[in-house]
Amino acid sequence: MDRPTLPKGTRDFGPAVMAKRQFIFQTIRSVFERYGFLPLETPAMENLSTLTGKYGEEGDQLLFKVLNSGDFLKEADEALLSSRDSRRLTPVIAEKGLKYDLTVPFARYVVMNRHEITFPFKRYQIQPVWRADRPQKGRYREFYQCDADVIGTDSLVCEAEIILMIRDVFAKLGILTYSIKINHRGVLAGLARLAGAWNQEGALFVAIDKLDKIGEDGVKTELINRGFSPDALTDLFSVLHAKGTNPEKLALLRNKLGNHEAALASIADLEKVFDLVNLLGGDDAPVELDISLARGLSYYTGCIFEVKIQGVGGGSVSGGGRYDNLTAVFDAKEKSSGVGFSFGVDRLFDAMEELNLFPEETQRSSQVLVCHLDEDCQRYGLKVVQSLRSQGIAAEIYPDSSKMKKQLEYADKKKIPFAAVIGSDEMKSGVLAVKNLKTGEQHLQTLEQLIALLKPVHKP
RNA sequence: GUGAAUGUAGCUCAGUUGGUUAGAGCAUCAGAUUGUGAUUCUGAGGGUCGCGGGUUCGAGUCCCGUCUUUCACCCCA
Repeated sequence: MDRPTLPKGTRDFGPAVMAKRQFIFQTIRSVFERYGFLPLETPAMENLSTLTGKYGEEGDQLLFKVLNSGDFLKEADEALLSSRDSRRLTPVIAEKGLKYDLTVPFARYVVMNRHEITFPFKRYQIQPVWRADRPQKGRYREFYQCDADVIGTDSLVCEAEIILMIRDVFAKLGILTYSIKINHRGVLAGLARLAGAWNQEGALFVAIDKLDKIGEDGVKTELINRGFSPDALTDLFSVLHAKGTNPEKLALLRNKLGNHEAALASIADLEKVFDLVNLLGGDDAPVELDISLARGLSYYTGCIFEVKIQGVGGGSVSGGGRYDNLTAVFDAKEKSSGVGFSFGVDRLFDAMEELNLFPEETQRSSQVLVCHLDEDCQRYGLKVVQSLRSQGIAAEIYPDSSKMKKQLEYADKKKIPFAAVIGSDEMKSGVLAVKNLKTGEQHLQTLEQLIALLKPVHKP
């Protein structure tokens, strides 16, 4: 019999890892809720027709398809079957697929429930998504996204609040060295015009997005190979070279792209976003206007963001942007503008592990272990542990009558900070021998004193 | 999807031109210590060498296939 294995790119999460993951989930959830977002969950599976065509050709390839139930080949067309054309056969035998992100199912939900929804609708969603990508560091086939989107308004306050939420989350997680990059599709459109991109916008954006990776020469070579003229590229790079503060970059953009209406409007958008971030947050650090930022799904139409943590590998940990036409894909009458972003929990986890940022408390199963020397002491201890629990203190009692050494080792391994030892002396006197496992100090304390010591302090 | 590496104990890794019974550290368990962990000492358990096939008198070592993980491309959280 073969030993069981996991499908490629999927993982189990044991208790120690889960404690850390929960810390990230709870941090993100609390920030989302503080900004007035409400939770939503959608199914793991969607109809394939809901998913296909929303992520570009590459994305369609990365969708996991779910085979129809029953004897689906019986119904299938004979000629199609013998053609062995997977591309044409798939829609016939697989009508469902695992969701690829949370934004498209959200748009589907909005279109299906528009009469019950109060707009602007702010929802957050924390669920796994699946991509049939080849796994690498920081790239999994099943991973969690934490999305927050606002739909039904084109106000740039939403963009600004997204930036503030990212700052709040990172501050709470203890991540200090990171950058939030921002750009605008209108700016990219202006660049495309400058470069004479005609119908090659996609190729242009893919190339300039690699600027910090392959450098100016690399980008130029790639674009010339794709038929761009060297002269046009000189103009393009005069803009891409923009350095300095965000206002300085904006001034340069205005100067270089000023004759392009869409670009001008997008520059004004970016200015407004920076203005709002400064107003709401005091300053705009660590937001950086990055004119070469061109990532993001095909449906973004306005501002786009990407967040990277410095000094760690594994790609961006968050990204998002504004989309004007996403709901229209499901219903042409539906033309609401939306903006949202997503945290990649698995990448945040990897980065925090690498930077050693998880607080030790995440590994604590409880605050105190009640230890005992015999069965009578355990019976006495059972009442003690219930009293502690009733006071909101996470407490546990060692379930077997084992040697003290074993009980304390158990507390040590589970990172429980205190042990309350009960023997015949303690039962007689009514006090507990409370041992601090970190310092090794031990004092006799009443139950009330122990409760006062461990009672959870009110968190701000 | 294209190209390339990797895999030996729970973990990190040794293992000679192919040669007898595959090793170490850490971890685990037991004892030294029948009311005290994390420090010390003693001992013990733990391996289909990723899996399958081939070459050979003989394979952890060489060859082929496969899976896993990783890296680059593509794309992305």
